[in-house]
Amino acid sequence: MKRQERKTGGIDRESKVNMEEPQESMTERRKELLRTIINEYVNNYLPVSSEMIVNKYKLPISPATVRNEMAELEREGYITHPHTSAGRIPSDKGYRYYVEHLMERQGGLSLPEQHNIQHQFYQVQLELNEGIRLAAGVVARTSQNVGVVSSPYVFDGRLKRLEVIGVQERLALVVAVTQDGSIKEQMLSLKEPITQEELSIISNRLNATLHNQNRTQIEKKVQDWAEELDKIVATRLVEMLRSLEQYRDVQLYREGLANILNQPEFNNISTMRQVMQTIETGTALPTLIPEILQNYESGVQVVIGGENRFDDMRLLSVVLARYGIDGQVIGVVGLVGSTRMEYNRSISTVQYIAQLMTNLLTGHSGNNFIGPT
Amino acid sequence: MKRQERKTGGIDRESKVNMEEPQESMTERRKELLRTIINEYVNNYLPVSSEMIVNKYKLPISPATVRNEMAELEREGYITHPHTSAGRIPSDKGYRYYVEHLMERQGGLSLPEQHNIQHQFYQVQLELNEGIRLAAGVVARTSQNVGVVSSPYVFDGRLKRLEVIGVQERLALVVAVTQDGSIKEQMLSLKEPITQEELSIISNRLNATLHNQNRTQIEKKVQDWAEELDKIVATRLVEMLRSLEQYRDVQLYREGLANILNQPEFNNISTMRQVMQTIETGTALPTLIPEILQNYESGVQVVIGGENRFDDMRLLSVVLARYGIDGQVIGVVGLVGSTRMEYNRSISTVQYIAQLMTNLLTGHSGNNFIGPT
DNA sequence: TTTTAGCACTCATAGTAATAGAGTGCTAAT
DNA sequence: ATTAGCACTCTATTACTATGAGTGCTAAAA
Repeated sequence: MKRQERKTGGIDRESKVNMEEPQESMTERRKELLRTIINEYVNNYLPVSSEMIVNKYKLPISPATVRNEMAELEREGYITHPHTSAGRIPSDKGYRYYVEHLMERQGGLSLPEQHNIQHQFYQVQLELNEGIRLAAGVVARTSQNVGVVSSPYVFDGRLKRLEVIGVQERLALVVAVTQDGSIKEQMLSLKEPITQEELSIISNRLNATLHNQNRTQIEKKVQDWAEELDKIVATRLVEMLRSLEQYRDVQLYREGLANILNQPEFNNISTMRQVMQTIETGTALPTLIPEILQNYESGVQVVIGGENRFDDMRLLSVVLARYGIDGQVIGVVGLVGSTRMEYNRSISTVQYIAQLMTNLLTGHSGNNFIGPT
Repeated sequence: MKRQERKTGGIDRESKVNMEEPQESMTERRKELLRTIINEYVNNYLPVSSEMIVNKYKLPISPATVRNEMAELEREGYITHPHTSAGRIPSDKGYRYYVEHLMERQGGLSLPEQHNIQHQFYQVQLELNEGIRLAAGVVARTSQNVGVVSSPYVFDGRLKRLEVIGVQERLALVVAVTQDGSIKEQMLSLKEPITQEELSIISNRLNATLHNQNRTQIEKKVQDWAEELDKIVATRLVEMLRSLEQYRDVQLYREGLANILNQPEFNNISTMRQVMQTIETGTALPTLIPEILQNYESGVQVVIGGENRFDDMRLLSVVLARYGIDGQVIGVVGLVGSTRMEYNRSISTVQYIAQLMTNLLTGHSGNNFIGPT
């Protein structure tokens, strides 16, 4: 009897979730709750329990209600359980939602902090490489995480030469060389068979039009041809040109590795080792940086827990931003920390420092960030 | 009864130690034993017990004898006990003795390893700063410790101006400025009172003779004057000139921080943290590097467990060597690892790489380690 | 329909105790 | 001088037992 009633209730609740609010099951109350859980957890690193949260935040609902809501949030994947009788902790999805919808966007850095950062930059006349290291150090100290800065990449992406070589009947190899000497090869599979002569003609035509043009210009022209050229070929070409810009090895400076070990979630030997290894020699960062470099529109980027792409980053989040001037000299500055970081603060910090570095590079200030060669 | 006999025996032994072999209590057998203990411990990180060592190394003596010898070595401070019923482990003094008297001096690096290292250097055309980082990385990978390299310091130590200013009756301030702009002040207390006029005369005379001379030349001249000048003043002057060369901040590159965490002796959270902190931001390395730079004669230097000077280095040893050409451009390359390291190998590695870097800097090879500015 | 009190259940954590065994130091014999 | 023998010390391991925090579910209240 009771059993039945319960089951019905359960189904009711579920059906409601699935049917009445299929895409937006996040009630205002749940959002608020999730935000509170994350704030709590970020500050205290303790699974957040229903009763505690009610008392501490004087919530106008009972622990039982909170438990129900929590159960719902868990079903949706925003929070989890370490074990049955423990409070809730945010999942990566929870953090993601927080960063995108819940977080107070501004006010990460106080004015004194901003001045402090500025001081660290302006104090010294710097040669470029030292400036980079300094920046990483500033990020590290300000955020108490690992500071990461890529050396600025002076890119001359104007096309020098493009060659299309037939490999098989419907397979061509495209080789592109840019003014700064980067080389990129890419295979292209074609819809229809094509002879080397035809390819040469295409090649010549492309060269004639695209020579000495930069990626943006080329992309525009290629778009215009899209129909004529065959859509796939066009996108692959653009892809290749883009990847050219990430081709160069970017040097990566890391500072404050020790900071991250102070986080209690790494209070365990193998985790510590794994984390250090990942940050120092892992592939995640070297993969992410070029992606950021390519991302021309966006501001600060956040990758939470490796976002399913990097296994060894499961416990780490990365906050990155570009600095420098698009098309001339750009680099990436950011930080690596625990997924349980103060995203608000991290983002503000990175944003601020990126802006500062950009100013320094463009000479907005009196400081010559890049000293005499 | 027994008690008395025992006591007498104890006194006998002690008196023997103190009287018969006051300075050289190290018998050949004890040396051999210490060497074995260290080798064992370095390899297995297990306190070395008497019985095990006898069995494993087929020693022609009994465990009891080994225990007696061990007790003696412990009394002398070369080894210790973690606790009563544990085997012996080397002390810092033990390692020191090992490094200085017991270690097989050569043969740390196999030929393939040497070639491997060379490869890593010669493969790439490098800009200076990248070369430095690379070197640190090579050390780190080869030694599985933390690689450390200071940026080479281009030093123009020729004296530009020397000023002697009277402060009190018998106290003078000496200010030296070198061609590269370094400034050094030093107080000098004088045997006899002296007036500012006299000081000015001395000052002028010194300038006339020492202007545009480098430290070595100056040192020689100052030596010649030693009697005339008053010995203390002379040595202080030389000291000051020396310290000028360490005045500049040297940039320090560290690579392979994660390596060191793989050592089992750091299998403990707070130790790990402390070690990382020490290496990343501690003062020990920045203090040691300039000292090495000044040390004109010596080859590889080993600092074991901070050698009582650096508290936070108690668990760490440093192996450093200079690279570059004296008086022109010099830097330091080396590694940081557990006190329980393979000193033999570490020393050989550092030595080899330092030599290689020197060759690259002096252009002995085709590689331009310093690329176009 | 939503909220809440009540309660059984789960599980991590801390503390206690007992045991095994590795290795020493000392004594007495060789 | 060396060694066998042995008492003694101390660590590490295991097993066991609370303890209590926090949940999920049920049934009652709003």
